[in-house]
Amino acid sequence: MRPDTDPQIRHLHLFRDMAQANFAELMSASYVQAFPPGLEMIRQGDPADFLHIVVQGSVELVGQWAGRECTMAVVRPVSTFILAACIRDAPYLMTARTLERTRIVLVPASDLRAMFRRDTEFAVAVINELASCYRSVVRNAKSMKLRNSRERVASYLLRQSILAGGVPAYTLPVEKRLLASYLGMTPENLSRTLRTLETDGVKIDGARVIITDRARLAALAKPDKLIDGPDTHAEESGSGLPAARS
Amino acid sequence: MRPDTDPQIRHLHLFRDMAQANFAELMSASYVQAFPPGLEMIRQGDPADFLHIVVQGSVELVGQWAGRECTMAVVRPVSTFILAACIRDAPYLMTARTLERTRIVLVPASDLRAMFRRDTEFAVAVINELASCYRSVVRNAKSMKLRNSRERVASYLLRQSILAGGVPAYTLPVEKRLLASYLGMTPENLSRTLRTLETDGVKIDGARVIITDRARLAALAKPDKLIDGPDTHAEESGSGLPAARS
DNA sequence: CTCGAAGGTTGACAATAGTCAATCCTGAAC
DNA sequence: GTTCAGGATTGACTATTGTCAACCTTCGAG
Repeated sequence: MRPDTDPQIRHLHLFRDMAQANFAELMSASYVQAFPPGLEMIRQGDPADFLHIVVQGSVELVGQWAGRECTMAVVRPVSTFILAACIRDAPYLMTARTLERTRIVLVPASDLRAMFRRDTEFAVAVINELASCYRSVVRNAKSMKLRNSRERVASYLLRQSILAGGVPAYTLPVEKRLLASYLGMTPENLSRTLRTLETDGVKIDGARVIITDRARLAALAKPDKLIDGPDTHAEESGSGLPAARS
Repeated sequence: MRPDTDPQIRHLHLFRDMAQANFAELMSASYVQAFPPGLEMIRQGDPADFLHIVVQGSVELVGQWAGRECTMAVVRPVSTFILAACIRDAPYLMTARTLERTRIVLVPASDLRAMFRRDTEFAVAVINELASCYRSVVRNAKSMKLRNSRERVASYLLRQSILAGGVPAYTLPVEKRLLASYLGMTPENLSRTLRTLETDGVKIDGARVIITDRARLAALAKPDKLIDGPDTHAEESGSGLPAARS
């Protein structure tokens, strides 16, 4: 594969501790592929033949059932996705669709599975990665079950502010309809909820979020470390939405 | 620890492939503890010092937030729980509460973390276990986001029948209020939903479930392999509700 | 056998969330 | 600039789900 992406990939928690020779071997078995926007690169139910690493662009992971669908996560560079399916040699549980022009490094799942038997540091890294991903989804499930949509929106807005460095204003990193789907609600409901939240410490102007009364918003969002994080090295494993920038 | 529980534990996917000496070492560092019914043995947020293995009784894993709580899983013998927290050396994300008198084997998390660096087969087993757990939670999250409560109940009833061997009648393995919480709804709503489902192929008599028209129920539940399984060796990792028996 | 506690059920009502349709941006192509 | 397409918003309405209170079972303790 093209070596120019190697350094970024090498720095991922998943790969940084393994022997250089082993990393090089994995990379030499891999290849890069570019996809146009809006393309379904993976369909849920397909066999998991490759670990995917986003090196450019962004990918939406969606769950589908009975003609409905919901966004489970958005993956931004540089991070991996669908590691678990590769390891289990099982069908993908989610469909992956590019949001923009995207470059992906594809690592054959079989090489991956062989490698963690040979390289202990890699095995440990995989263990840590999976444990993080697991915890991340559990947090998500808790948020979905314990909070109503208004509380989820408030939590999201507050958390994005914190992720962006505690700034009082930032721009939403994804389209609202995608955010709505991620939060488990309809775009219409999100739109209305954002409006009503203006009495609770946030001002919304298009994609711009301005936190006018952090304490008031927090009283509603009730941020909780065990749901909203922070969790170490979870951000590079494609189990949430990308962070905002102020 | 008491050796009489060793054989059952040894047969778990997590432990069956490791070297006998290493298994013995882990067990010798562990100890058994018995808990009365209704006891909170773990509180969410506590540091994860021990991998827990249920050898007798049953344990409910619940998520809590803002005074609310929901059941995430029920763990029955013989299976492990909170592996991920132990590995990450991070706080538990869920509270664990005994449903009945329960015996637990406690394996020190530090020994666990040391062991998978020494025993490759154990490391591989941990990887597989975590990947399975991860996929299990993703399935759950999909069910919660894509289905309404009526569909979740129908899916649950149908799946239990399949897990019990495709039988037309079985007994619910848990109390209805617990089931309601697991399915993300109130007991009242579950009660009403069960009643209305009688026009769709299931008869409910107390804790007894009789499937009168499987096709009709399936048309509503729309069972999906990517949500409802089956998934290999997921049942022993405490990421769902126990299976029913006819 | 009686009693009492706890789970389960039911009814009435309120809150929450989804649907459908119309309209309003907004930004990219021409 | 103009046009057009797609996202976002709004209104009106419906469906779903939760809340509160009352009541009914069931089952075990005494």
